[in-house]
Amino acid sequence: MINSHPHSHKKSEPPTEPISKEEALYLALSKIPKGKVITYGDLATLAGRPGAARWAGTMLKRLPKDTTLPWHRVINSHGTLSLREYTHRIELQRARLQEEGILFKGDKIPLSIYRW
DNA sequence: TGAAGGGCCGGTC
DNA sequence: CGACCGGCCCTTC
Repeated sequence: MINSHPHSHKKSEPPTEPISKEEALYLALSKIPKGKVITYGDLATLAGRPGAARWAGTMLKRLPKDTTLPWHRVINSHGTLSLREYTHRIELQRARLQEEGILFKGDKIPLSIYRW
């Protein structure tokens, strides 16, 4: 079996395979404690992409509807929810957050208290 | 190839 | 507070 991999001259990978940015985001997301929230910007930074808040939002939007990841704990830097009003989705987010003990002050969540 | 538009953000007024 | 702006980064025509 000589030379069975003619293209195997690719550089060997480091022992600990670096996870992709997407995986880093999912990982960070999974760590947000119940009763806490994080902003899109902070989530992006944790995923290794400072300044890519919009990207974080895009990724969250693509999560399967039945994901177990706590997508509802991600809010914008104003402390409000970014989903479209009057949709099932935003109602679900609000309900889940309240279930976790978060108290809204009007339409916003005090980041000084609940920010992770 | 490029322009438009998103689950955004920080500064400024 | 609210509105606007420039910047950010990616996806979708």
